[in-house]
Amino acid sequence: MTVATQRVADHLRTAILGGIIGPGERVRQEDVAQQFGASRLPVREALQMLAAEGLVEHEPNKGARVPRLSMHEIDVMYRMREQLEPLALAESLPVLDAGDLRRIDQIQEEIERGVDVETFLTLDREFHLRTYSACRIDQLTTTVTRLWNATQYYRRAFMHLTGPSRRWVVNAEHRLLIDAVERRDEVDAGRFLAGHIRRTRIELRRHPEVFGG
Amino acid sequence: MTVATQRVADHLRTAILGGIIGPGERVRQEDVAQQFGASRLPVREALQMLAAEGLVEHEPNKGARVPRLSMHEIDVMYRMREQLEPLALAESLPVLDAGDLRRIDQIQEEIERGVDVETFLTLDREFHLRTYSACRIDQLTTTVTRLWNATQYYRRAFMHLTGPSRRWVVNAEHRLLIDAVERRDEVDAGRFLAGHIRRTRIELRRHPEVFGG
DNA sequence: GTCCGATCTATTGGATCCAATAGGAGGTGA
DNA sequence: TCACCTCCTATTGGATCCAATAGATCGGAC
Repeated sequence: MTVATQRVADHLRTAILGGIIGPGERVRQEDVAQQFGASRLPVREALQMLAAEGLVEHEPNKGARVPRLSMHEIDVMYRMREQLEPLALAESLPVLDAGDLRRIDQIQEEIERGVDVETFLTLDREFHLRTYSACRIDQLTTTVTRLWNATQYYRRAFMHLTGPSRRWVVNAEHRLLIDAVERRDEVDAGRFLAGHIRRTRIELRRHPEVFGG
Repeated sequence: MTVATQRVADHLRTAILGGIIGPGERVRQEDVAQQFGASRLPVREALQMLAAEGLVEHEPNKGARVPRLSMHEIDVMYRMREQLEPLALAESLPVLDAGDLRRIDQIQEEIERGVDVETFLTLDREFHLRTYSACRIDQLTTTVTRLWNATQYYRRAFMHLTGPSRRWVVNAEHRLLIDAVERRDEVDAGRFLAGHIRRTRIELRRHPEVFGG
């Protein structure tokens, strides 16, 4: 697999996260293969990887398609994040170095400058994942990343729908989180983080239209 | 992929969970392929699936091997279980039917009959996973199952080491859990469950020799 | 004697080809 | 006109073959 498979998987993942391939859409092996000038084999293996990540569903002899998720599924995934991300943060927090902290602060400054939805999504993701970056437990970081990926589409839809009116809440939460992180206070940090995720989950529940189509 | 890949993956998974292929051991594609009278292709795809589950590690051009996990990694995975399994139970609990409850009770009765280590491992696993069986959130059940699988080898080593002396604690915990489940009390059930997992984690930490070789 | 390099072999990665399955189009019967 | 059956095509699954990489072994030079 390795290099070719990885390239294809990265490309498809980016396309799905970017909303270029949306829920319900099918992914044909041949199309992707031609697009890469490669054979179908690495594409098949890449699709398997994505299936394992929950980014596509694979039905035998029918191919892969991006799954449509219900509000309840997203809700539970957010609750999983509430449970797991404080753990990842606690693992990471003691070993985050000065460069990480500086970068985290930079990202937040840029968010506060008032960016558009797509940029916000990218920065917000980088912000949080960066706080976990020193966590060396593979199963944990992998699971957390998968949860981010699988919910990305609906987070985008939600953001486009609600606009930046509540952005100040995010900023306040991020600032509290950063402060706790810099103090290496994992209890505080975990609490702010869980609250941050929970609030987002609750707000998402108020917009069932995100899951309508 | 489908049928052949699935068969190979199931077989390899069973072999790894059963301890037939242990940590550090390499898995050669050709060997497995011959063993199945199939080509290497489904084996490759099966190995990818297992890699996604964390049951093997895959290094480019070097092949797959079962990873050796440190005590700290196992400890964190147990903490992940403490966080996630109460969630899975809460999802499952309201919709568990009478047949499930009966089966859960049967399993516990058999455990109490005093079985050997291998049987205990199998029954204990079936016991817990059965309580989650009505949870329909794929990401959650998948993640929980993966955590069980990835830690199985060390659970076995621990059990063989300590013998059945503390089996009565497990039985008491299981009984309390069953009672809460039958009352559909998700708070109680979640608490007993988290405690059950936590106690096992703590006891595991007392036996670093499990991770020595 | 030891260290470095080259070749050789075992094993994996990727491409092409063939088989099998699913879904649809078209035709035929009632 | 509608239902059902058959055939056809598009697409995926699997096998075989070839290329590339890593590790080992052997040889040579210092």
